[in-house]
Amino acid sequence: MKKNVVGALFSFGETKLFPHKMGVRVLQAVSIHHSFDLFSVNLHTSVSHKGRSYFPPKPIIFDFNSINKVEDVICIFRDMLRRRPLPYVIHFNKSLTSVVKMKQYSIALLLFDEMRQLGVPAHDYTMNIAINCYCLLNRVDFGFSILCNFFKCGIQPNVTTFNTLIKGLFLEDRVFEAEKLFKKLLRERLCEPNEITFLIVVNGLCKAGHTLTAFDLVMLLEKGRSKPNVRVYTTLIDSLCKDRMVNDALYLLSNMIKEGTSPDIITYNSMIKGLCDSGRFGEVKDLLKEMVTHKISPDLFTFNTLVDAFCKEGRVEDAEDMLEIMNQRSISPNVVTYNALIDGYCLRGEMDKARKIFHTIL
DNA sequence: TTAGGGTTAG
Repeated sequence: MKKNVVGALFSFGETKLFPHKMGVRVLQAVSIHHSFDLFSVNLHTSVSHKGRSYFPPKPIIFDFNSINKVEDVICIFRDMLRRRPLPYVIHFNKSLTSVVKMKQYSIALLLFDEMRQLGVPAHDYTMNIAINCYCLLNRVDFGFSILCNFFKCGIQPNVTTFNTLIKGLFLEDRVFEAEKLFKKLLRERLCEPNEITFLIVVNGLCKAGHTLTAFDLVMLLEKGRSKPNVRVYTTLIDSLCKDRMVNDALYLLSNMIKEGTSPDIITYNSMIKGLCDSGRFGEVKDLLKEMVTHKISPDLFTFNTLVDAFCKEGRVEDAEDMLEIMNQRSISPNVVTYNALIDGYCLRGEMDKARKIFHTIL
């Protein structure tokens, strides 16, 4: 891919690159008191490389998954930035990912900014994380600005970069632009799309109400080299069901099996929901039997769907039976189960029973 | 497992 071509392609004018700086002063308030014992550091031994003594970065063995406070990650991150030589970029990426998992996207972007200012070399994974943060903040245009930075740094964007940007466009309801970028990706071979690309596009189209366009795409994929996976089929089946095209969803379910893709619990849950919403309880029963033959057990989602459907039909006794089966299978009801039951009793005017369930939750 | 992914109520 040529830099000038893509530069022209993704030019979004004079966009400010770091809008997250504005109004965010959280980091400055965070205490930087943090001890080194958080790290498990190996001995810092010198090695010889091309006749010169070289001190490799101290390996940091740190489990960011065990940290649940963003302030702690920030402290570790800043400590890493102070180290010389700098730790490997993988550790910075891991810390940024942990901040993203805490949904602190603006903070992740501020840390990304600090990395750049302190001279941590640019890295494709890091920039993809930053693009994703902008997308999740509904600022995909700033994500495209980062894309321009890829080229400035001489780094090639990869399929994740484009997947993230396409998802970002869909998140902002910019369906036409998302489709355009996807098509450009294919036409100009900017990168090889993968199964996540197809899922993002199918999901984006479905959520935007373009289920039939997504259907056509899946049919096209079936004929090509990249077969749709179970998630793609499930997304489409779910959307067809929500659009009341239950027969088409059933067709797709049988088609995916014919094509060699096995449905999973989420596929069945989506289909069961669709049948329930259409009052086709007989077929729900058939599907539950089919699940048994495929060795797939109903889960909390399945039972919640059934409980809700029975309650809406005024069949609260059947819903209570579901709770009994759940109990036998050691599946604990959750707030969704109880809400559906309370709703069911309220619909029948049985307020005492509804109140009784409400008090069992408290 | 260093980045991007599909389901239940209201």
